[in-house]
Amino acid sequence: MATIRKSKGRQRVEMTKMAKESNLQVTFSKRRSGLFKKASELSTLCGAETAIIVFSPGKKVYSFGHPSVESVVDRFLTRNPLTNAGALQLFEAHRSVNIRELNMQLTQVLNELEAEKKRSEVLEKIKKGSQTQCWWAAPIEGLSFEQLELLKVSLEQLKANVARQADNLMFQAANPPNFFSPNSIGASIPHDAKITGFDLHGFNFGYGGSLF
Amino acid sequence: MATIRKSKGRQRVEMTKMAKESNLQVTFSKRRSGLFKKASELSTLCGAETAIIVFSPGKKVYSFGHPSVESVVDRFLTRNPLTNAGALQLFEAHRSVNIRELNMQLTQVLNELEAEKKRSEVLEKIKKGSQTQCWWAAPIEGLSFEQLELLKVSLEQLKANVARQADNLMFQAANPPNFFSPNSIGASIPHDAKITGFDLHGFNFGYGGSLF
DNA sequence: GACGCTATGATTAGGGT
DNA sequence: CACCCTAATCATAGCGT
Repeated sequence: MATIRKSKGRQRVEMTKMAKESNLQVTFSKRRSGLFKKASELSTLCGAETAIIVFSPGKKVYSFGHPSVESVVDRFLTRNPLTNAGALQLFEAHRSVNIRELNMQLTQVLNELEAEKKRSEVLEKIKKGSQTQCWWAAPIEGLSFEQLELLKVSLEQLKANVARQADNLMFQAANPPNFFSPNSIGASIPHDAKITGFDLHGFNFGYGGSLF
Repeated sequence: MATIRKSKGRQRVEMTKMAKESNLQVTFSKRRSGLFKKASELSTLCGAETAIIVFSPGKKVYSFGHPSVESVVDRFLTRNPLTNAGALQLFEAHRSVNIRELNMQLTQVLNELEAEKKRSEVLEKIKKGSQTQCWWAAPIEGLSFEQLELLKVSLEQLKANVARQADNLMFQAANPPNFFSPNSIGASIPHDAKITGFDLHGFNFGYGGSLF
């Protein structure tokens, strides 16, 4: 009876290369996502330009970049943003604009959500004022649910369209029309890798000094 | 006695660019450290090769790399043959990951929206009390839906607008277009990084100048 | 492998020194 | 800028589905 522990919750993990390949795979995936998310947040919160490249123990490469991996890396390698990598940069710039568009749409939806929440709060006050019956007694539940379903379907279509749009734009980018200014998020996943394991705790790198 | 609140503890923060410059600096520093630590853990736990480059709003650059930023970046660039076929592959990679990101965000928003909708629904019924089916009195749902519908239509137009060019590009894809110059970063990379840093147990932390 | 779940460890915002 | 402290929020290990 008492043996059915649903979950032991998060367990402490040794800071050494994981033994079980299965766990390693899952952990890699999860932590990579977390890392990218953190990077994304750093970029948005602080307006920083960030690029991350990760070679998985397997063979794949994953990357994150804001506004794009290439632009940040290029800037890192050489302070001259417009050299032979010009074509790629232009491509990235163009792509970024389109993705920015998508992000704007997303922001719009987010605003929608927020407005919805505010309205909910208003309704909540009304609720406290009247305090009538509960939701279980609602006869119009089916109708409202249909509404909800409709909305859901609509949004799913939206999502699909976003995907297709981005897809098309990828190809469109290959046919250089005109370009705009960049600003967004990018990522990729090409080739193979091989690595070694190392250990590092309490890193103390030399940033923060007034060297310049 | 109870007058001295030691700390309000961690507060939730809006995911938009921070307003206060002072807070932004502190947050940037803290989160950058956290990001690098996460990266080092990912490398250690999963034996992955990782590189991170971050440009602060003040244009200063910070970097992390295992085994080194340069090696990882170098591999990233060389492993991304910018040939015609390679370019297409790049497009595909970028597309899939970007769309994945967008889908993740959209899904999250969708879930929130849906939850909020249900909540509104319940509250509305309570508000109505004995009122019969009258979702016309719900400006919340209607308005939101219309706006979202508008959003969808907008994207569909965008998609259609691009579809034509997509067809053309499909044709070009079948017939090697050669939109990147052969002398580009395909074979050799302008590898002249001016940022150097520590190398600690295989992890490399780079930094650049004073903050901001 | 993607997704969901839960308990719990890890991170960090805000403030102080 | 560094570190310390506290109280929250966030991330995620381990399991199911």
